[in-house]
Amino acid sequence: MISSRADFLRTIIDRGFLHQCTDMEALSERLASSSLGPAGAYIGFDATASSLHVGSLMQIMLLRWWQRSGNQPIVLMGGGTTRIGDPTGRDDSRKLLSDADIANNMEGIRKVFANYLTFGEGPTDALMLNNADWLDGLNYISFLRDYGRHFTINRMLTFDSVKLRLEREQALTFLEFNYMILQAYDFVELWKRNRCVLQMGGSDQWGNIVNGVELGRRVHQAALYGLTSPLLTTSSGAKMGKTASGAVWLNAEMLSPYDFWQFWRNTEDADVGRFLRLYTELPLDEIARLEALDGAERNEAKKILANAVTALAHGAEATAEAAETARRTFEEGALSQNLPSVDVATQDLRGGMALSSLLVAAGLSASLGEAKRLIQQGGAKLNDVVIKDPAAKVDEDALKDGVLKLTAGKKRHALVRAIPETAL
RNA sequence: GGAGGGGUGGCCGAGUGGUUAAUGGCAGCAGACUGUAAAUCUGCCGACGAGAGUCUACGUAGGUUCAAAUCCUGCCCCCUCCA
Repeated sequence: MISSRADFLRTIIDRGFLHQCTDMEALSERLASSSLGPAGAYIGFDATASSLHVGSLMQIMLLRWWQRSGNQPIVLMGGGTTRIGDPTGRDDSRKLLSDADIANNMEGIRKVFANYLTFGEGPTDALMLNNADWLDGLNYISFLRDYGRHFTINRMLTFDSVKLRLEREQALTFLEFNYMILQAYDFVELWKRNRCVLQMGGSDQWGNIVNGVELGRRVHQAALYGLTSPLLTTSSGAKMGKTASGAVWLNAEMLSPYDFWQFWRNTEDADVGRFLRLYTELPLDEIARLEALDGAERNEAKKILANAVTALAHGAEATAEAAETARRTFEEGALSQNLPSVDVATQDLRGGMALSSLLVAAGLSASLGEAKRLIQQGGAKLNDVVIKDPAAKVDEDALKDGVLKLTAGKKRHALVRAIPETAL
């Protein structure tokens, strides 16, 4: 368990968060210094969607460990920089978002962080800032004179984000070219305002981060540090956080706690240990024990992983519910009232409703054709009984206590509730 | 401003008048095997329709033709070279 600020580095190294650091020793000393007090560290998040997904979870956990070690985490919303668009790792310019979209997205992201960090006024309470607060009001000429002169085009051209674009002969607009300067400026601004000395981020942010560190030193002789986490993929090479059905979102409005729990429960064997270290706060010796489990026993480790990660994102209650729903559904084959459900008018069932339509209504198939295919291939179940007739009808006899269960494939389940017409 | 190349299904990428809802790969879905894992094998993979079939689709708008993703024209967008 973390006991002091200096333990932060040890912890994140042991748990696999560290990829690169600008100056480990100096940072370590700064953290160990008792006279300097808590330090600030920030990670920037662009407001390109109304929630964050699992891809950002490593960053969020970094801030959480930072706070737990007695330091102050700063979440920097890119209200200003989102209006530019980070060219890092992209071949094309990002679509420009409207100010209203950005504001709306920031609101959603704010909710996510409330689950992971403690916000407030105290010295180690988390802050959420918006770089639009200082970027929007910048005076072009004075900014160029004060900061622009510290950047050489020669050097900027050597950064991957720029170099790769140019090498591939893809256009890079002047607008995007400025992104790294503004991100560097953010860091300096946060240092001035909030004694922030560390910027963290994914390894693709290394160039942007180093720029900030250097700018701070040149302009203010500030001792700033940068630290990046490795780019994470699953063992089969897939990018973290994206699945067939889309991104694995961190807020419940965009992905139910049950589906979130299922995502972690379905982790590949080879990833379990790594994920436990990164996405949960279980002690390392406990993780080592779980990781050693073989064969089917490893499923126990996956459940523990799912429970721990879901508890952080959605709370203990939602987690218990999701776990119980999964247990009843998968281990007992029983009907659980907490599966994702859709309402259908009892009226409509009375005359018999096509099974294929129900599958579509329940979100288990994208179209009627797909639903029929599913049925023909033997992948559709009604109340746990395989139905192979694509023209099958379902009527009220299928209801048990007003509910029937649909299954697509082995893992996707949904409930259909019959609701009397009058109640709709 | 001039010359040339290009825009095809979620992505990559063939096709250059009919047998083309459009080869192939990736992704995805289902089945088998399993442990709600991975790997492998098999099948599926535009929408609607019980089906025959109908509709929509190859940047966009028109045209030629019995018939167009394929030919012609205008327009939009991207790239390369020249000035």
